[in-house]
Amino acid sequence: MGKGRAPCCDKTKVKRGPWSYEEDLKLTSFINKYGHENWRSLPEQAGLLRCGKSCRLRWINYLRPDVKRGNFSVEEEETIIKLYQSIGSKWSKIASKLPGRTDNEIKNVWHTHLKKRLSSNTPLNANHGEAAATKGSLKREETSQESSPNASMSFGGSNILRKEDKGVELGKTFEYLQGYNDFTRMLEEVDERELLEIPFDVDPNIWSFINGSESFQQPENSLAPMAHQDSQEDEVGKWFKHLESELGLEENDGQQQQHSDANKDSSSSSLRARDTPLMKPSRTQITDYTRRM
DNA sequence: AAGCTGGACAACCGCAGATTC
DNA sequence: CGAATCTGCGGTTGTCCAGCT
Repeated sequence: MGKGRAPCCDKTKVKRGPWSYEEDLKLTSFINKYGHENWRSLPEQAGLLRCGKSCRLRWINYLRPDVKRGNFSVEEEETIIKLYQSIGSKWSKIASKLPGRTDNEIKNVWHTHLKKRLSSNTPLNANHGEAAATKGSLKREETSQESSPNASMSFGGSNILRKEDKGVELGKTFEYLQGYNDFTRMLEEVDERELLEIPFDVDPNIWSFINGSESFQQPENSLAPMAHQDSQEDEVGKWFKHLESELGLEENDGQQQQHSDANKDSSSSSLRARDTPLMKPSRTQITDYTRRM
């Protein structure tokens, strides 16, 4: 072969393209449990048919709990422009000055907004008016920031809930809860700038549990008093154990293995709840989680 | 209503530097 | 010390979607 380097992975054996809900869950729960000491071996250990680099990117850009999403503030944009003018396209350096922002996101914002604005000398504070006139962009950003349906159950606003996917990924997850139509209706209501609400109850700690208890603070207005935490941990544990079972992440459990096998023929059967005695997410929790995106 | 166009952004690719053996 | 491997970075591409014709 001469110069160059071996590919990081066998591209014929790894999945590419958009991440699915289940893949996000697998990656998130694996990293929360074991960390990410070795990206190369992580996919295999986590049961993901993905390249290590792809996992890393997905985690850093979308699944990390501290990723901030939504519109860039004027201050952030000013910072980007200043830094770009002083250090150039060192996106990771720029990102390090903007907590919660990723280099990829900053790079995208630069190429889609700031570069043009700079070249046309449009003032920064014209941004939002201008953006409002910009087709598509603001709408996406608004929903992303305020109540992104994308973010609702995707651990980070991924593209996994594009319209056509609602029928697949969300359908899988929610069909048992209220009926898929109810959920899509809720998603549509998001456009009316209402907070996304999920019409079922949840253990309030489940999201922080999934994402690592250190990563998420309790929501400020959480309806879940800390005093209930202990009594709820069993339920959280059940929920999480079931999740792992469905994803094939658990160490071993005969009964659950059987259950898992029963669903194995169709990956879309995972996370069904008709046989799942799980705590379900509450409106408040989903709303808070969504707001964080 | 259907097709086209351009913006936005997630994901991929390949290189370079750092680290390990 | 050099080769192999891993990680991070920046550039680029692919896909989706809203608005326009």
